[in-house]
Formats: sequence, structure tokens, C-alpha cells
Amino acid sequence: MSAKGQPVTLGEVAKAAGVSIATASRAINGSTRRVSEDIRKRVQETADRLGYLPNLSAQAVAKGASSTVAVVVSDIADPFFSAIAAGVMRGANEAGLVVTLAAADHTPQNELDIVRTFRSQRPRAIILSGSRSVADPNQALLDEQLEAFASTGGKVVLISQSPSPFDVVELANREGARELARVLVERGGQRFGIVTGPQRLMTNRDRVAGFREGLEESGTSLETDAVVEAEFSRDGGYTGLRTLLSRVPEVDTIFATSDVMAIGAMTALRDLGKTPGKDISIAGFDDIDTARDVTPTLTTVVAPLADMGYRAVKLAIDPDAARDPQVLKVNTSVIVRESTPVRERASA
Amino acid sequence: MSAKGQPVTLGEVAKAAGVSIATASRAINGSTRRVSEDIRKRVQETADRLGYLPNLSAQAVAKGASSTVAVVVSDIADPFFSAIAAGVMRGANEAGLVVTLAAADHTPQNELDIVRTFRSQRPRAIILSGSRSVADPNQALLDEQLEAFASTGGKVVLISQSPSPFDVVELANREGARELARVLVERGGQRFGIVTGPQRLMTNRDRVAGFREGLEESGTSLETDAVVEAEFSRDGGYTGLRTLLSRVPEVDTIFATSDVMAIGAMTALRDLGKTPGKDISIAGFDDIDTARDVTPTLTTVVAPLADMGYRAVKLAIDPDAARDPQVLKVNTSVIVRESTPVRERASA
DNA sequence: CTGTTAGCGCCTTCAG
DNA sequence: CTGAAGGCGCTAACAG
Repeated sequence: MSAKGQPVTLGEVAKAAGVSIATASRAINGSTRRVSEDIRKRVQETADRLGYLPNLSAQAVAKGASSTVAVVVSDIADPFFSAIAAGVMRGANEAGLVVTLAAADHTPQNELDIVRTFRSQRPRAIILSGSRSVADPNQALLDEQLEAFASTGGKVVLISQSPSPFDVVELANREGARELARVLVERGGQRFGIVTGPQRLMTNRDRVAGFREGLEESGTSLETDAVVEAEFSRDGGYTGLRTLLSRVPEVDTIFATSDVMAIGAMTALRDLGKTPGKDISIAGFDDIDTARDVTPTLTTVVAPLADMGYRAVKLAIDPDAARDPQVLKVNTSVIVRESTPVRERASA
Repeated sequence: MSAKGQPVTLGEVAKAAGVSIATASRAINGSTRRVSEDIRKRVQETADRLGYLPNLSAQAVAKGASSTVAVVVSDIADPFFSAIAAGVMRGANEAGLVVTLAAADHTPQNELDIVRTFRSQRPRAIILSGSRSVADPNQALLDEQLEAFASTGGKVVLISQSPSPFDVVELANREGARELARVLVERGGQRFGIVTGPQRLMTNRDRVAGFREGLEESGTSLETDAVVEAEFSRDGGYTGLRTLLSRVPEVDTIFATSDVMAIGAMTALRDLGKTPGKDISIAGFDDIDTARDVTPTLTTVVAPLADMGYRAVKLAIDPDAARDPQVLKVNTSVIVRESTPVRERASA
């Protein structure tokens, strides 16, 4: 259609329409469109004809505010984070915002670098998803960056754990795990084991603590060796389960602190010649899509991940910017599937 | 630390360091840093002290080129696309580029809107992933947008099918499916069935055509009713399989044109009282992570998805911008798992 | 090597 | 309601 060239500029549209550049601006992108209707139409038409598209960067410099929201995830290929990202993108889309995404790859240092780069973009908001760590040396530096961003008018939303100086969308990890424990006891579980990700991540701490509480409330308890810590991934679930079974062979019900780990654990069980959902019950946390596609289908705690992402955006663009930091607690529910059949009590 | 305020600007750094704004620019962001070492150091130090971060938007306007690469996916929660996105992000990160992402949600109209928004961002490149459709009325409009983007110096890379006026990263769908067919015949398959996504998508066309070829080369063929079309999703796989079995009950081996569909089909099989990998063999395409976590583990055609995303970025930032459009063919390989056991030939 | 001077594309007072 | 002028933060010639 056209040879190499430069994008059409607002000035060109103005000239072609026979109006000033200011009028063109008001006609096309103006917030308070106080422009006579016929001129507005004329300008709009020539803009369309010329294929004019506003330059967002230029708008951002001029207005001092961009239309971008920046999101940090640990790993976009992890269904947990991609579900959150999907929700964020839906929310951003509704608000006419552009999403920029970066993966920290489970490395605090990367997270720090990413936030720095994001700050350079002057986004409207930065959304961080991923568990908070305890005693992370980088945490102070990260908070410093976020604080600085917030102090220059940026919004920070954490999909993580409170307390925090910023808005937080917080999953009811503890409560969800507690209810799961109760359900599993009701279904006849007696000897429990846990395969968990690193305890330095609050998510894992809370889920383990909650599960313990639920057990105790049901009059059961956990043996000392029955909690195995491994990588927070499918392979971690696999190795973690083997360790667990070698230490406490007689467990009948296993809680993995994420579905991804649970799925790895189920494969490990099979490789040990045991049938998950029959020889041993197993449950996870998150309710990722795959949970209903594995065999047996996986009992788990439902976390409305996409919804959490969506709500994080809503918090981020809340017009009442000067309010106090807010905590949005997100509730969970337990869904029982085939992996945790009702079992006979040996001594009841 | 600091009260509400504006971000630190280059001008402030310059003043604090006692140099001109131009020198500060050269010292910090200058490409050809022809600045005396001691001044450079001094400027850098005061920049750090003040917490200066360059304004990317301003840089983009001034330079007339941004440091962004824009990516369109159909659905980020789909493991197929999130794997590609992961690769893109890795590549972009290596090149110091920022990634902006949008989901078209399988709707051509959305895709068009997204590309328009992306054009406004003036990204360095736009990467489109997702199959090309045949006879899509929006296709012309989309191509027009992309053409316009390219004609103003933007790079377009398609993770899709050739031919195309743009760079393409193309998966060997046809060849992969053909090899899969051969393997399945070798393992004793005799009555084949296919569950496919919409034939309007080139991806499905090619995979079905290739599978057919492979069968014919092996002296087998497909019955007329044995190809069922359904939605290109897990649920499509589920319903598609039921239709297939009701039409041709005696099939012994099924090819689903994606792993996601295959997984839905496996669940459907079980719901019909049949055991996948025993009563009926089944295979998919893509090798998403879940393929090795389902039971039985899924035989499939490996598509190096993350790698494809990575390579798409590399193509996008290829310095030799003025070269002819390039097609990067990506090879596949078949991986045999439990879902396709060797079976006895009934009549051999 | 450094500073001065123009811009980049757009928005936004401020006059008319 | 419209236009002229200044400015957003930064880079890129151009002189010294």
C-alpha cells in the first residue's frame, strides 16, 4: 500500500483537516471534548482516512501518566500464574490498559531487576504475584523500589500475603488448608503426610499451618517426620513424595501444598507401584485446570486464580488513590474428587 | 523515605552533578559513550543517589523507537500459548526488551483491535501466535494493519503458517502428524479415528492431512466417518470423542489434533467405560507439560513451543531488517508413551 | 569531550 | 469554540 515511511502524526491530520493541532488533539483524544460536532467529525474522518493512530509514548510524556499496567509473575508457563495473568489481562482490557509482563523465574534478584525496569516504564500500576518470602535479603531492596514507585504516584498491588504497606489480594491459604484437613479426616484419613514447597515461602507456611490446625481440630495430629519439604514444582512433588514414603511408609493420606506438586507426587506413587486414590489418598491446592484431567481426578482447594488477577487490576485502578492500603481476602472452597475416596477406619 | 512527588528527571541529575543535561544523557544512556571517565562516574553516582530511572516513554519519543515487543496470543491460560509466551519473554529479556501481551480469546475481531492498540505503542515488533484461518473475512483487515505497521519500520513475526508476506516461525504440523501415523500403524493400529479442531484453522488442516498421508503411506486408510470436528479445546475433545465412537464404534486408535483435545477425549473414553491406552489407543500433538502427567501418559508429537517463541523474538530483532521475509521451519518428533501400547493385529 | 539548540509527538494552559 | 505557545523528558546534531 505505502512505501517505507513514518507513522502518521497528529500534525499531519490537523493540516489535512485544515485545523490546528490543538483542535485535532481535542477532537480525537480530548478528555473534555468541547469541539463543535462538525469539526470533530471532519477531523475524525481524515484521521481514519490517513490511518492515524495516537502515539501512546508521546501521550504518556505529555500527560505524565501512561496507560500501562505491569505484571510480575514467577513463571508464565506455570498454570497457577497463567491463570492469574489471564484475569489481569481481562481486567486491564476492560479498563483500556495495556499489560506488560515479565517472569522472575523464582529468583528474587530477577524480581528486583524487573521492578526497576518496570519503574522506567512509568506504568499506572505494578502488580506482583508470587508468595512473599520470610527473611529474604532482597525483600528490603524490593520494598524500597516499590515504596519509591508508590511515592511518585504509582499504584502497587500484591497478590500475596498481608501485612504489607500496599494493597494486597490475599488468598485464604490457612483457612482453605484447614477445611481440607477436616474433610480428609471425615473421609477416614488417619495417618497424614505433607509434601510442601520451601517453608521460606509464606504460601507454603500458611498451607501447612492451616492443615495442621484442621487436623488438630479433628482430633488427629501429624507425626514429626511426616512433613517433607521439596522444590515448589512438579518434580519437587515427585521427589518429595518418595522421601516421605521412605520415612513414613504407613501414611494413608497426603496433602501436597499445590496441585502441581500433587501431580508430581501422584506420578511418584505410581512409579512406586501404588495407586493414588486407592492405596493412598492425595489432595492438592489451587484447582488448576489439570486437576480434573489427571487420573484419579484430584481433590483440592479451589483458588479463584483468574478472579484474583482481575480484582488486582480493579484495586490498581481504583480512583480513590489516596486511601489506606487495602486487603482483599479471597475465599476458597474444597472440592472432593476421586483422589480421596472414603476409607474404612482401621480402628473405629 | 520521600513524600509524594514526581519521579527524578535527567535534568535534576544533571544539575546535581553540575553538568549539562546532554552530558548526563550521554553518561547514563548514551550509546557511544564519549564522555570522560571521571564525569561519567560522577553523573552515574548522583543518578544512583537520587534514584534516577530513565523514562522509557520519553526515550521512545525522542529516539523514535521503543524498546517494546508486543505479543498476541489466543489465550494465555492455554498451556500451548503460555509455553510460547515463556519463550518470547526469555528472548526479549536477553535483548533488553519489554514484553506487552494481549489475549485475542479466539476472536478475530479482538485480534484486530489488539493489533491496532499495539500499533499505537509503536513497538519494535509485533509477534502473532495462533493459527491462520482460511477465508477469514477479518484476515484482510488484519493484514492491512500489519502491512501498515511494517511499512513504518515495524517488524512482524507470525508463529503460524506460510506463505505470508512476513517472517514466519512454522511448525512442521504435516510432517509431524505423518510420522505419528506411521508410528501408530507400526504399533498395530488398524482402525483409525481423528478428533480435530475446526478445519478452518490451518493447524488442524495440516495435522489431519499429514496424518492421512502417513496412514496411506503405511497402506492403511481412514473411513469417511472417522474424522470428527469439534471445538479446539479440552471440552471439544470430550464431545468430539463421543461423536466419533457413536459413529464408528470399532476404532482402535485415535488421533486428537492437540494434546488439550486428547486429554478431553481420554476423559470421555473413561466416562464411556473404556480404558485409554488399553481398549483404545490415543495420541495427541504438542507435548504440553500435562502430557506426561495424565494416566496413561500421552503419546504425542513434540512441538518445541518455548523455543518457537524464543526464535520468533530473535527473528524480530534481526539487525538485517531489510531482508526478504523468512520462514523458519521448526521440526517435530514423536514421543511414544503409555497411551499407545503395541497391540496384536487381528488379521495378520 | 562538553554545552547549546532543536526537535520527537502530544497535551494544555491562555488568549482571543 | 478555536489557535498560538509552552512544556513533558529525553536525544541528536551542531558548534565550540
